[in-house]
Amino acid sequence: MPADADFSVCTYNVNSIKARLPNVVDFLREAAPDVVCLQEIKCVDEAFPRQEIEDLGYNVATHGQKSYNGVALLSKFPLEDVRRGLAGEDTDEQARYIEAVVLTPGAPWRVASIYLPNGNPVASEKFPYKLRWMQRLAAHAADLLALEERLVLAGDYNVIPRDGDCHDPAAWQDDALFQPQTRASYRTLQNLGLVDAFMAVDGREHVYTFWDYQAGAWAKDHGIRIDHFLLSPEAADRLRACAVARAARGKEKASDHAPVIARFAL
DNA sequence: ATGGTCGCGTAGCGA
Repeated sequence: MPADADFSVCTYNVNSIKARLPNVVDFLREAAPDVVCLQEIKCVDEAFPRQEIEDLGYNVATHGQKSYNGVALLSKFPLEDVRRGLAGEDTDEQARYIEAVVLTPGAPWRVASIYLPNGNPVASEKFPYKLRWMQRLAAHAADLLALEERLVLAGDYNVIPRDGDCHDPAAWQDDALFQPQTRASYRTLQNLGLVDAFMAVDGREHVYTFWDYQAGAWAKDHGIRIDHFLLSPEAADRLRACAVARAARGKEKASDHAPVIARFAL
């Protein structure tokens, strides 16, 4: 293995894998990330286009459900110890978390694909569910950090961390993604020792990962940054870059999210 | 502009 060998992890909310398969195949051919964390596959495991993805050289692990949510991991390296779902709420049937160990030629990397609840409207039961889910994620993350592994928690967090992570803060004031409790919960994750990859190597304001389909948001670059990587210190020490693959959002039949790619030294 | 646009599944919800 060369001394400067690269390991790339991508997070991509595809908003239905069935509707997005041509776009996803094109992206995988062009960007060829080593690991991809998918969110909102919106299908059961049996309906996932496994063969088409495997034909591109990926191993596939899915945690799907009918019509909504659903997450998956794609990896050019073998996957082991696949875990589905988060502990802490036995009645929760929403498929929003999958984790596995990626067996690279170097040390193993533990990678999770996360689809954190949206939480809107704030006055509904959906918002406390979001906050409880964030607490459950924090509890699990604390357990994982104790392993002192190279850990990447990647996904659609549905959190706008700073005012500068959206075009118009006033427009998001009443939104669950922008609430002080939501942001505080995201900071709590970081305070465990997790590092936000984008903030570690870039940190510019007005770099977005999601643009609504409505009202010409993409054309006007009225977006929000809600797709994040949280890294253990062991992973953060190896981080080289974190960038939004904006071109994918400009294509025909695009998802409303762009992929985000983090690059590490292996 | 209390709309606008997608994807689910085929009415109306979720985002």
